[in-house]
Amino acid sequence: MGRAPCCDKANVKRGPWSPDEDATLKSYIDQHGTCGNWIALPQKIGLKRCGKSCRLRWLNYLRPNIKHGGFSEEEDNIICSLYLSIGSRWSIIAAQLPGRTDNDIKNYWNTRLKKKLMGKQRKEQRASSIKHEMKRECESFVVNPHEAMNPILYWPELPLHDTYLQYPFDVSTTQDQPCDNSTITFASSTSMNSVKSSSSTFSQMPNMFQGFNNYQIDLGEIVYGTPQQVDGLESFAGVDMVNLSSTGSGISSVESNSWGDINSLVYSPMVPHYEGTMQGSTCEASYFGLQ
DNA sequence: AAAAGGAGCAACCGCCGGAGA
DNA sequence: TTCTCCGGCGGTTGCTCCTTT
Repeated sequence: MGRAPCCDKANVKRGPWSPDEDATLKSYIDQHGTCGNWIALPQKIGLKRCGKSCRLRWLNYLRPNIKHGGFSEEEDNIICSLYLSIGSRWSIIAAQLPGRTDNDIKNYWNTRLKKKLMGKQRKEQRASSIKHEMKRECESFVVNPHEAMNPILYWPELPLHDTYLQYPFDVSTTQDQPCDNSTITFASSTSMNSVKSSSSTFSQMPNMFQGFNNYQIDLGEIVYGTPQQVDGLESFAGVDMVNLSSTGSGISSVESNSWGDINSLVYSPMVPHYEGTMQGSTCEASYFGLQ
């Protein structure tokens, strides 16, 4: 038995909002607030709309100080960084971008940022395969057992070998030997020459960001073609995540992410810790080595 | 100039979790 | 403690506009 619908679907208007409806809703909320009950609100003000629809309209368009479009590079960076660290939790990401709504960010990611990253990634992939081809020609008679077992992986389209990130295995060895967190390397499209971790902050975070610090550098390259550090986790670290809503529907949506394996890349090993630490008031401090 | 295809975006849907009775 | 209701969330859909052929 399913849940009862929140409104009588036969008697509510659907589709785009008219200026009149907008005005009605806005003027009422300006004067009285939402009165804490979106479901009852449309009847109160004579709108033939679902309460949820009113809420969405208000939050995404009528609310004061909403920005639309014109995302800055800094905002791109924040979105990318947060997406890589927490997945598609748009409300949390939106909370870091004043004036932006989760819907806007979600659309922006799906229609532009994702393609931007993938486009860049494809380019890098092509360049990389040429490099690879040349290397293979040079080494045509030498078989590298490690490479045979651990193909170079490209982000985000190609499947990622779980062991790259889920365990602290040193991929620079030919066997799956556990290694020190600070020495794990991660091969992405632009980091064939991945560097070792130099960030003490990251190295103090067991499991959560294994290999991710290198990845951050790669993201900067992917987005802007320069080896800059993305303004990501450092600022993320400063965020008061404790006060953010974390009542999303869990990670399932992330797991079903349509473009692939970014989750196996960074999200899945991190989430259990992230989720768990969201409960405590000092979670982010301990994670980011701030205590 | 018209048609087809693609991109962008607003809105809807259904699920989940928290609050309160 | 259980149940119900509502708000919030993320995924998806479908419409509109733009670009390409």
